[in-house]
Amino acid sequence: MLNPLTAKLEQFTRFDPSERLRLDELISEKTKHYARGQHIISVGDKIDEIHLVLDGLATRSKMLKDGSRQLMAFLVPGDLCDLEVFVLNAMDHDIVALVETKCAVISAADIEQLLTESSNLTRAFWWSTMTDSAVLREWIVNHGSRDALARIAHIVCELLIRHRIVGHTVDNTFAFPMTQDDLADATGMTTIHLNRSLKQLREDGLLEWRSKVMTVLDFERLSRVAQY
Amino acid sequence: MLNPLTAKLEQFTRFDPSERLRLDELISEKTKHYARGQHIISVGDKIDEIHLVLDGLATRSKMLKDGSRQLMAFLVPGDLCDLEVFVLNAMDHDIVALVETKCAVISAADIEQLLTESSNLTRAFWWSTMTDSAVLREWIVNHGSRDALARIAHIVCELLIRHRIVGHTVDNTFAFPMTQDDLADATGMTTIHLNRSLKQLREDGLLEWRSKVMTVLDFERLSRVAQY
DNA sequence: CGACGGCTTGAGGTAAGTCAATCCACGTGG
DNA sequence: CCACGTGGATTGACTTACCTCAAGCCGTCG
Repeated sequence: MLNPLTAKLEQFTRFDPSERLRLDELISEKTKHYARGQHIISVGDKIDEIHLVLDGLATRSKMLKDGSRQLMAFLVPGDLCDLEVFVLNAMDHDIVALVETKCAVISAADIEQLLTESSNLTRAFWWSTMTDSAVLREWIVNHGSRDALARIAHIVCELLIRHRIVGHTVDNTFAFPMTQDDLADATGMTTIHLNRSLKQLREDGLLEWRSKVMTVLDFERLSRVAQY
Repeated sequence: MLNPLTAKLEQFTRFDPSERLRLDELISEKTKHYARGQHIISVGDKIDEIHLVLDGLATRSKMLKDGSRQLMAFLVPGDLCDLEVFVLNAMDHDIVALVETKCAVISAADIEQLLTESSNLTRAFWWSTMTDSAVLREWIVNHGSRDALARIAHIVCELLIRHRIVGHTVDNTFAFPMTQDDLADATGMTTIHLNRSLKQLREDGLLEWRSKVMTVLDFERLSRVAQY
């Protein structure tokens, strides 16, 4: 069983045993637990450690002055939270645990070391940030051009695939532990409208979401609704 | 007068004369002109050259099956179009010239060379992709949490600042050569609604947009409307 | 048991979309 | 120099997706 970071990066490249070992060491050195709602990183933080989600679910989010909140990404096992602190002065958004979440904490020095010693790994990290950008662009399309049903369907499809990549699915069932409020803030709609739209997806036999577990009943049709 | 790439990257770091020279060479070797509407890069393209906007205006965009179009970013002078081709197999979106646009074309090999010879430049490029991601996140907030007036105001503020950085503003006036259709596709609303909202911003004395030139009349208030 | 957080439903309001004209600036050809 | 065509901007009338306010429900935990 691969660790989630290796599983994710091996989508892009193949590592030799020494590199795998290196990655395993890196993420097992120090871990940290966050309670639901706890900030892993806050706006303005200047940090010299990198966080990697090992277990649980976190989100990149921004609070607006009017009190509303917008989620901009979900962080699932295998995702790096804050590679940007290498080059940016301070964090421009929050990273918050949506459920009990376990992170590996890696010192910036260790990452730097790793990047200088293996260009293969450097490439893999670069690839990772590029795919993150691709997901951000997809969210823009989602919010700008799709209606409520499609937006929800799209996020469900995205998370299904991302969980599958790191081996966290059984058939089309996977952990979906966020609240409807969280999902509403992610899709940019009210909880109420989200709830009604979810009901429709349920009644159409596309998915099932009970006790923090999501089951995609008909991926074919769901992805069509999502224009995935 | 700095070239726009150097001007942009020097926001983050300072280059020594040899590095500046290197950048100047890089972008003057080969240039290419694109007509309005022409694709600089298309979905699925696998290329081994990097494009840098020198003059004009381009956009990252996706066409959806239903014929609608979503813009995901604007590319102004100094912006790299396609660093991702280094690590991604193929482009997942189009890059289209919105007006007559001039690009520098740099071979991937030259970039690789540059990156190995200067870690300062490597950092600067990395910083550039990170700030691009930050803008993408801001667009998500824009589309998810702000109404029409705020979305428009926000994009105007963003482009004002970005033009200012590369020295392409006079007071608060800068080139804004896109059509209302383009801006509507960027903000995720209909041209009609965009038009009416623009009218309101105009009548409120916040901006003026005539013959492809934008003037921000009251940045203070405009940025307040935009929650910038 | 009561309190609480999260989910669900109803009724009514509003921002934004649709469809359809009209207008205006411009470039082109007769 | 005018007639015309074209693409973009503007406006009107009507529809709709989504929001707001408000209440009720349901499971869980102290």
